[in-house]
Amino acid sequence: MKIDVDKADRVTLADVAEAAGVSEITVSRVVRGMANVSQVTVSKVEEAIARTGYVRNRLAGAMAGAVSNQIAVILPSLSNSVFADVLDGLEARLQSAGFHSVLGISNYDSDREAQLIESLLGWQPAGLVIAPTLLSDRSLRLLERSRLPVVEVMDIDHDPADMVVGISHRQAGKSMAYYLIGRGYRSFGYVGHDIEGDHRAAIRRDGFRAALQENGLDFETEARADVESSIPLGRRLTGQILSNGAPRLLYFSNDDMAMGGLFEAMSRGLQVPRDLALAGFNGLQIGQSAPVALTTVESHRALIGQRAAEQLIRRFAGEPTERRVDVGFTLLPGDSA
Amino acid sequence: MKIDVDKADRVTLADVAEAAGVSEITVSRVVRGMANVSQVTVSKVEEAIARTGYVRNRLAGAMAGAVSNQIAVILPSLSNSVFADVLDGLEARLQSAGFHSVLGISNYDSDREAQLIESLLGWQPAGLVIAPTLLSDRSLRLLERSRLPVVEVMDIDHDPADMVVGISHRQAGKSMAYYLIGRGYRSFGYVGHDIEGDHRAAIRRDGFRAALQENGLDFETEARADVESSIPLGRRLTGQILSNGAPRLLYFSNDDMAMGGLFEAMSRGLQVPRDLALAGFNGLQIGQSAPVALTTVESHRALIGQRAAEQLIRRFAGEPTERRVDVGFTLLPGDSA
DNA sequence: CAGATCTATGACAGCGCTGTCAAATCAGCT
DNA sequence: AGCTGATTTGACAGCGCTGTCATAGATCTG
Repeated sequence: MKIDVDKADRVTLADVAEAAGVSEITVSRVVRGMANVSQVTVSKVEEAIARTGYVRNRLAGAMAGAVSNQIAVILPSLSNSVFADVLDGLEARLQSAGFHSVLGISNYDSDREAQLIESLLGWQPAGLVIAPTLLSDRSLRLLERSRLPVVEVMDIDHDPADMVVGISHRQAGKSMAYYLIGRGYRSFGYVGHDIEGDHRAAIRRDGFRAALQENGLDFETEARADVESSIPLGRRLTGQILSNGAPRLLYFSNDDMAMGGLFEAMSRGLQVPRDLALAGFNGLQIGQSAPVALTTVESHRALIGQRAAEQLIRRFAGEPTERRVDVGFTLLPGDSA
Repeated sequence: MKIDVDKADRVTLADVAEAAGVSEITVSRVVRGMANVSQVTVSKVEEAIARTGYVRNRLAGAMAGAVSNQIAVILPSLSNSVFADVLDGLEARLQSAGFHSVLGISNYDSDREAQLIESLLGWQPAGLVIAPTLLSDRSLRLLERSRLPVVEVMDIDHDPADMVVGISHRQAGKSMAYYLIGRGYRSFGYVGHDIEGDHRAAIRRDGFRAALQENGLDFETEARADVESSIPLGRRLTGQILSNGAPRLLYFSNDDMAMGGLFEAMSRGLQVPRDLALAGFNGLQIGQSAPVALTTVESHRALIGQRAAEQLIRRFAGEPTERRVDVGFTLLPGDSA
């Protein structure tokens, strides 16, 4: 695997320096926009840069002791729009501060996650953002040793290694249950996806259930499958439940699953929420635009990304950071329950 | 902005070498898994690595002339799941070959795109993948100079700088029109989003229209807004059109927009496709799981990402690559038209 | 106008690694 | 034993840049 970029004609600082009749370090200063260079020199150098077609080599820059502007980002998946949203928010904020993200996707696999951490750490990033699947001890030790600012994102129901930004999924589950109980529902079922990989879904379910139990209630039925969440899966499992006398309300592991439920109900000609009530989690656009707006919890994913970026940026600037940032969730009443 | 990782205790090759009683270069060989090291030495070194907690510094490695395993990826947006899908496919394939992607999001802004190219090029990536908004001359020159393998993704209706992977959006538009005309439809309307930024949507529309005109037809109505596509937007614009006597069929700029249309129709109690027929583009899961499955064109986005990755990997291996890879699209008949 | 204070520029070393080439070791064979 | 060729190991330079410290002018102060 040889990548020959023919270094022969690669333009370096030295080339620019010669072209401009100044020293390398001066060119370096201009490139980095430092203040202590005279206007005359700046324009000379800029002209030389344009003429030679110089492109800054950040590799060398980072090596020589300056700071890397790369942020390692590790997510479990991208096909799930939830993480794409987080990444979107993160990128927006990082980019405006001059950072780039280096991406790793773990596929909900904690070994792969550990590998990725080590591999990405090798690029000496300035910080790391991770939506952890399950941080292994080895990973934690690596992170600690690296002394890097680390932001865990998504759920704040645990004690972070460094910083954490997200919401309490347990509270999100509980809040939804309280809301629904308040609306008079007493008969509940759960429809979920792979709870091993997606422990946050498990936490929501636990929270929801805890609230039910506080009121002497519990799930009457559960339908689950050990695969990633999806609309078709939600549809299939809902169909399954409906075949054996459904409870009054179905709590779904997330909005994708709930949309599947909604579609299945519609297909069967059921009136939602009269014949069957549904509740989800995430506040996806699709759910809010549906003919029957989904009762759900908005999880402000892009905001989580932004806040995570801000924590890092603050840390870099030497400003104080918070160990735990709760961006909060919003219950969206909708019309489905 | 000072990031002090306290270099004092950073473990380097030299440290490991000393701990193992061998030379640096030998450790380097072990780390890179090269063949010409004896088994005995390998285990000595591996033990020393474990003991010291050494983490490979790829920055230095890449600098010293070895290859970078970073691939620069530039996309217009991530909130649009289409690009998240492409990235997902790309990452999967890249990761398995030991590469990482460094991400840049252009927000459909061609200046930002140019900036990103330059900035990412600074990391001396091994290759670049871009879903171009509009490659400026300056960007093209930069890419050319860099001698980097470049894969443009999404639409193959233009001549690429190096390689291109995707589908013909013009053909996709045409095919849908032919199909619908074949089904007997004669009255068409178009519902679209920002066509400046998303030129691929524009190409599909042109293709569709060209096919109509071949048959002496044209759009009777158009509703457009200069913002990013979304389900609510599709809903709003469809509502607008329906208020002034709608055509028989609405062609949407993509599935998000079409889902909005479907929802609006449902909310108004219209029967789809009897009262109003709809067609979209992308083959999103949501459309295929809807109570009325969307008539659309599957664009195989993850596959585009994979193929793009493969082109790069082939190029790195010195194997021949194709200038233009057409992954093809699939018309999904659905039930909405 | 001597001395103090800035401002603008440069020389030099070194970041941690790998490519290149050379040397040492070992096995196989006559 | 003596030679050949393969295998294993190492010395050294240098990738392109920036931190540090030094220096030369320019500007100011009493």
